[in-house]
Amino acid sequence: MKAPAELTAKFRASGLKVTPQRQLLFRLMHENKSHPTADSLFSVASVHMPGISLRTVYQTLTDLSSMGELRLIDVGSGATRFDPNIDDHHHLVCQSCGDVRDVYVSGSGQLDVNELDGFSVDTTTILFHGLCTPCRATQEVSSTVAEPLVGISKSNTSSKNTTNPKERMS
Amino acid sequence: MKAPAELTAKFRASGLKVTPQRQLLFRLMHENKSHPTADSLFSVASVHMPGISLRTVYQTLTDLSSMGELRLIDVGSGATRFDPNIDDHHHLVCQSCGDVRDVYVSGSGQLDVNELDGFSVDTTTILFHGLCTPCRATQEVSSTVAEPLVGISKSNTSSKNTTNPKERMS
DNA sequence: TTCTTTCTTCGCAAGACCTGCAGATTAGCA
DNA sequence: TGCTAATCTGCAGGTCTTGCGAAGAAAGAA
Repeated sequence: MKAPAELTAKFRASGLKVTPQRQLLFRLMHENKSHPTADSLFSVASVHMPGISLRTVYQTLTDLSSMGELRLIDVGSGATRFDPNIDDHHHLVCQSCGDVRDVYVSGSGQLDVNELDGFSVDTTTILFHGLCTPCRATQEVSSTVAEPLVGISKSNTSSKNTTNPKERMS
Repeated sequence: MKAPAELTAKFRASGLKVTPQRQLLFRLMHENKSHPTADSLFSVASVHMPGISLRTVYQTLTDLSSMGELRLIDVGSGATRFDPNIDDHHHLVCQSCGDVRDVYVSGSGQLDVNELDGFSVDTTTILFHGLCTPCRATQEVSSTVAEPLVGISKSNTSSKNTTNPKERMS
């Protein structure tokens, strides 16, 4: 996404007003690599501007995405994440900590798809689910303690929520 | 997913009971190509068995997915969809009607990913967003009526909900 | 600078989706 | 048949997101 100054100009040019709340959010999102949710961005914004509303955060993020300055990503963790990187890229999702990282994939536009018959593809989204380096290290340690393999258990619902949703921002 | 009779045996072998509700859901999901949500499956199930609970539908679908008989798919439309096809495949998602179709992609396992450094990939999910044939035909007709290109409008939030969520089952 | 118009913000309510819980019910084994 | 553990149902509650309206503020005009 563009720099705050450029976004200010773009908003004004579009007939939108530039408020202190929006300027703060422009700054917090610009070059943010953490793929925050609206709520985690709200937490950070609240530190800088106590009293800012979650509603305003949603509104501004939505505006930015309609302007093409932000990409909405849904990694299946429940809440939508917002990505200021609008390049053609995809995501790595850690199944343990929920962390999301950008990744560039060569040739994703020329994937060999069978039976498209008639369907016209506009965008392709690729999610790589796995384990990030820190979580893999943790799992290797705990696996030496040999957790028993359980069968089907009623309470073992594969929840959408990750064990340890990392919601910190840079 | 397996046929109802096989699922019955598998459930019993796992210490789970086979109730009429479950048998109905086994039948409705077996070879179901529509990627239903819990709620749409519940609607159909209610016709066959009035009084069945949405809670039971969720429970059974969750059980089936923990047994590996069903795949949970999240196409970003809000509700989780359930797919009895557990082959290695991906999905086409119509941005207009919300329809989801299975698609087989060659070589998706060997995508050329840069900067993986340390991240270990477990599963890859590919979503192709675009327009299905019927919706494309509709759009081509309506585009001759020349809808004006609007700028950024406040109410033009890119909602997760599709215009016409098709929730019918076969 | 002041005025005026229009857009924004905020707070709350509500909607969609999903899960936890508890009492009543039932499958399935002995 | 009788028993026990699993299941079903209904509801309450949690999370995420959006709609709405009153109060407030940005930005151009006078």
